[in-house]
Formats: sequence, structure tokens, C-alpha cells
Amino acid sequence: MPSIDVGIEEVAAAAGVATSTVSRALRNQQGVSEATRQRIRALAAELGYVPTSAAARLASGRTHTIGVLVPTMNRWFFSSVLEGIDEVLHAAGYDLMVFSLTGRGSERQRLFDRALRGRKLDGLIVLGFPLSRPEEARLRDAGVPVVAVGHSVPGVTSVSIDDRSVMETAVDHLHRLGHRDIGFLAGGMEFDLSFAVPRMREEGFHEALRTRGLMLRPEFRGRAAFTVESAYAAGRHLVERWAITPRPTAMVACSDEMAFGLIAAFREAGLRVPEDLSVMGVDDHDFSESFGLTTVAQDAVGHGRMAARLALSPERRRLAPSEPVPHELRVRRSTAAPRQRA
Amino acid sequence: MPSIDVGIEEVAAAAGVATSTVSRALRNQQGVSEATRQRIRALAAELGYVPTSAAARLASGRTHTIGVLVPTMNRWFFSSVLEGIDEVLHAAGYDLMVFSLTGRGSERQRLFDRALRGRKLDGLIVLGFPLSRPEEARLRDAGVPVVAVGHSVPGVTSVSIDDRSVMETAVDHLHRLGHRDIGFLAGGMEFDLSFAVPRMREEGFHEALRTRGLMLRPEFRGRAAFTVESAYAAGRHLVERWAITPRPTAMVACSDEMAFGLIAAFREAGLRVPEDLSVMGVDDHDFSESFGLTTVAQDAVGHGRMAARLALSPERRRLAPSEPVPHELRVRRSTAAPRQRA
DNA sequence: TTGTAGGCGTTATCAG
DNA sequence: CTGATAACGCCTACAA
Repeated sequence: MPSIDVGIEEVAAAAGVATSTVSRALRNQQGVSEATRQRIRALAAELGYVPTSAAARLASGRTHTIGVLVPTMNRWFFSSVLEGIDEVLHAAGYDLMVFSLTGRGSERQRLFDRALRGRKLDGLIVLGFPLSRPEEARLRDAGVPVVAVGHSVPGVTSVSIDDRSVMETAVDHLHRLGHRDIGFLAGGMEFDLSFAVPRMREEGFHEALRTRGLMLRPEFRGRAAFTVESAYAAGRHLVERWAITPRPTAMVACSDEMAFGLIAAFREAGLRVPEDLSVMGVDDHDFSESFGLTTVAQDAVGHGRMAARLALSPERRRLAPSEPVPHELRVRRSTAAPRQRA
Repeated sequence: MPSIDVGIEEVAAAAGVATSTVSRALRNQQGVSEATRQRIRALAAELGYVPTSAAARLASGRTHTIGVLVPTMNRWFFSSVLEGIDEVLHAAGYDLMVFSLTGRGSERQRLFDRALRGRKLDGLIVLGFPLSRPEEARLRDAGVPVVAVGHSVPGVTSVSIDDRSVMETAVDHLHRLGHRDIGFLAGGMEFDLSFAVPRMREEGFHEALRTRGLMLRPEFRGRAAFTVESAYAAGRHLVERWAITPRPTAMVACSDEMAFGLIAAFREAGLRVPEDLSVMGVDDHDFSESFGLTTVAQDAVGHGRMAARLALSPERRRLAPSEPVPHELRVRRSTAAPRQRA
């Protein structure tokens, strides 16, 4: 039974060496003979010695903790990225501190501050939203390395797909199938979140249409937040409108979760997917394969791993390519060639 | 512009008081005249002083950090609970440290240890799995207060629904609709996770049937992990079997996500829900309303809030009722009365 | 109400 | 390779 209060001194005493030697030995620093190191390790384990984190932090200035600022943990993309981050961090002996903005978009600045105050982090990963000027400034003089995920930030190491190109991929798929009347469910109705990603996807979509000599008819367009619920509501509105206007043969949603909502609304209105209408999304959500949703996949867990590695290593950050991470089309059952119009 | 290196001494000097007074004033401790406090606060703000977390921890022994041990953040229940925890914690000025077991069930003991080592936590919230004996012991001599969520733990403050009673509610709903051939998709095929919750739900289901003089036919029963994917696969197997055996008129899944998987499989096989088969789940996942899934709801975010409050306050823990948190039936479109058999 | 001074438990900088 | 000995920056009895 290890006693309750073993400090580095007890270990040192037991090993007949100085505390500094124990410290070095236990952290695999050079300058300790292998024999001594072994002996100290054994003793430390036996006594159940564990360095007090606060003391180590104070003395070394390093916290072995990385913070993550996230809009919400309730969305596939964010929780997946978090998993990836966690995986790498823990493997490296680091801890993960999470700061979620959920329901407090207005307090964003304050939360941002909380994360940086008191030097409690060795690095910060910002998920899903761009930084404001004051925030960037705040970071600089906090001297905390930052990595952005889910959107690119000029001047900051970032990991993300190319949102325009994603839409090119999506539209290309539908166009090849023969679709010409393609609708779009845009994102960006959130309160808290960035408008950058939805806007870029929207622009990308329009450009992809334009390239092909197509245009987005107003009645083919909806807008919703990045949630099933919101997309479902938008879908119902669209369906109502289509009672008196033509409807598209395919819809692209800004995310898979939005596509789920659309499909639910369409099905409820008696529209069959893909027979009456093709639907596709972006993400490759965990549910998408079972649901048979065609989508443009991004590797969220991989994003997280990459971000964590970048957060941990200054060299990697320096060498980091600013190219976007690749995405990939996954064709499934929710898209098909349009039926001949009567 | 606050200088880069303001310590408590600078503030004390500027205010013409001792560091101890600054410390007291800033933490709203009693024993400081209001005038002095105001002056110090102003000065501190002006100088941009923020106590160094490590030093405060070392001196006070408190970390203002609560840890959460979670099987994975990728599931509705867990991420929702996390949101609730985060909300309360940040409001109280505490930080949230997350330890996720994803993909390292075998390392569970080690992760568990990591969370407790080095006195870096003021409390620990364990989500979704019961503790082993050694783990409990570990907790005791770490002296860290623990709160369990998602399953009850004798001797540990815990927040959870009554999993047996949940099934009673589910079966009751179907029984009242007229169902007698009720099937069950059991949980518990995970590697990492506890078998406690799925087992209790299974027992609860059986008991609810028994009470009504019913029995679960073997061909009405499936088993899967708590994921859409796994439930989808199980659903496909069931459908195949039903080609040569009778099929139930209703299925209860162990969770909403599992119900989603089932429904996807049934639909793909041409079975209509609820016309051919009613399906219900447990949770009230964010998607369930839009999907029209009947379910037994549990307030995951609320669980999280409650757990965080318990983790923060010894008194609350002492007073904490050991009664389960209530659940609630939500009837939607996925269940209906069975059609007359031919 | 306020000031003084001794920790808190490591790490890091020097000598030896 | 190893050992003293300052920091590290704040908190908290205790004294005034």
C-alpha cells in the first residue's frame, strides 16, 4: 500500500539521492545513469509517487494541457474532432480541457478569455469558427499557440477541407447523374456560430452551378441551422411551396444532419428519396451509411488528430502545409438519376 | 495596455497594500474594507492582472477543475450530458477536463489513473459505466469526490433514470395500443462499455412482458451495440429471419440511435413504420422529434447539470436523494395500433 | 482591517 | 553524473 503522502523527497530519501536526481530520472532527462534511473523508477512505483501537477506546472511553466474551444459538443463534426484530439493528446500524456460555447454565444469573448487566463494551457485548438480581431490579439499576447479546425484562418495554422471544392464535388455528382434542377439547403441560421463555413459552401454551390450553365431557382432554395430539426422545418416549407411551383430533382444540403432533416420532411410529405428527389449532404456522419445518404465525406476524427499534433509541436506548425485536407464523394442510395419528366 | 508580467506583487505595490490583501480582495473573501476592495479590483483590471493558475493551485490545493470520464463523446447521451456539465461548471468558474475512453477500453484502468494522478481535479464525474472494485478503491484514497451519471452506483452519488421502469413505460405504451407480439433489440455488444444499462433494460423489458402474460419469442429478439450502424445490421438480420417466421407487430430498441438503425433496415426491406411494424426507442435523441420516433425521454443535459452541481458541492452530495431521475413517454409517429392480422 | 512570513512540491541552475 | 539551492507565484495562518 503506497502511503498517502509520498513526495519527491520521500523517493529521494528512499533511493539515497537528491530530489533533483529523482526529478530528472522520472522524466527521462539525460544526465542520470541507467542504474540510478532504474532504481528510482522502481522505488517511485513502489511508493506510489506521482508528481503534484500544480507544483510541476509552477516550476516548469508547462501545463501539459491543451484547451479546445468548441461551439457545441452535440454535433457530429465537433464531437468527432474532439475524439481525434483526445486520442492524440492522451497518447502524448497531455490533458484535454474543453470550453463549450453552447448557449452562450454572447459570452464568447469571456469564455475565450477564460481559456487563456492564468496560463493554464500549453495550446489552444479553436473549432468551427474564425477569430475576431480582438481575439487574435488576445492570443498573441497570451503567447499560446493556436490551431484552427473546420475553417481556415489566415496566419493561423489550420486544418479544414476546402468548402467550395466540396460543393463542386457534390454538384458534379448530381450533374453527371443528369440532374439540372438542383436545389440547395443553405446553412447559417445559428446565433452563435460562424457564417464562414455556410457562406463558403453556398458560394461554392453557386459557382458549381454557374460553371455548368445552371442557376438556382429561388423556390429551390431553403435555409436552416446546422441541425436536423431546423432542416426538417425548412424541408416542410419547401414541400409546401412545391405544391404550387415546380420542384427540383435533387437537393444538396449543407451538412448530413441537414440532409437527414430534409429527407424526413420529404418522406413525411409522401416524396420518395431518391425516386422523386435525390438528396445529398456533406460530412459522412456516423449515421449516413446506414441511412444510405450520399455525401461528401470529411474525416473529422482525422482533423482532430492532426490538430492535436500541430498543437503539440512547434516544428510541425512551422512546416504545416496550408493546403486544405482532402474530401471524398461517397455515393449511396439517396441519389439517383432523375426520372423522365412527364 | 497591460504589461506582460503583472503579478500579485505589482498590484499590491500599485495599491499600496500587501499581497495578502490583494489576494483576499480579488477572491471576495471577507476581511477587506469595501473601499480597499474596489480600489484593488480597479487596479487589477487596469493592470490586467490574472492569478497564475498553477500557483493558486499549489498554494490552495484547489484546482477549480472537474474531470469527466466518458466512454465516448460521439453519442447523443454523452455529449448532451457533457454540455450540461460544462454549462454549470463554467458558470461556477470551474474548468472541465475530459477523459474519453474511445477505442481504449483496455486502457481504462490507466486512463482512470491519469485522471486522478497529481491532484489535478477537485472532482470526477463518471459517465455511463460502473466502477470496478479497484477503481473504487483508487478513488477513495485519491480523496476525490465522485458523481456517477447514467447508471446508479451503490455508495456513490449518482444521477440516472430507472432503466427497468423505462422499459415498463415503453411496453405499456405498446400494450395499450394493442400490441402483443413485441420484439426487443437489446444492447450490450460494445467492447468498452458497461453491461449494466443494457442488462437492466433487458430485464426491465422481460419483466414488463411477463407482467402482461406475454413472452419474447426468440425470433423477435436482436442484439446490437448502441449505434445506428450496429442496430441497422441487426435489423437486416431480423428482417431476413422474418421471411420464414412470423414477425412482431412492434419493436422496442434499447436506445433511439438503435431505433434509427432498425427503422432504416426495415424501410430498406420495404416494411413501413408504423403501418407494418411499430418501433420505439429510449432517450429522445435530438433527431427523434423530426424523425417522428416514439420514445421514452430522459433529460441528458439536465443529468449533466445535476451531476456538475453535485460534484461542486459536498452538502448537495450529502443531501442527494438516491432516487432515479424521472423519464417521460413521448408518443410520435413511429408507433400505432397493430393492423388486424389477416 | 491589514501586514508579515512561511510554506505549497517541483523544476532548473549551478556547482561539485 | 549528482547534489544543493534558489526560484515558481500565490495563499494563509498568525501577528499587529
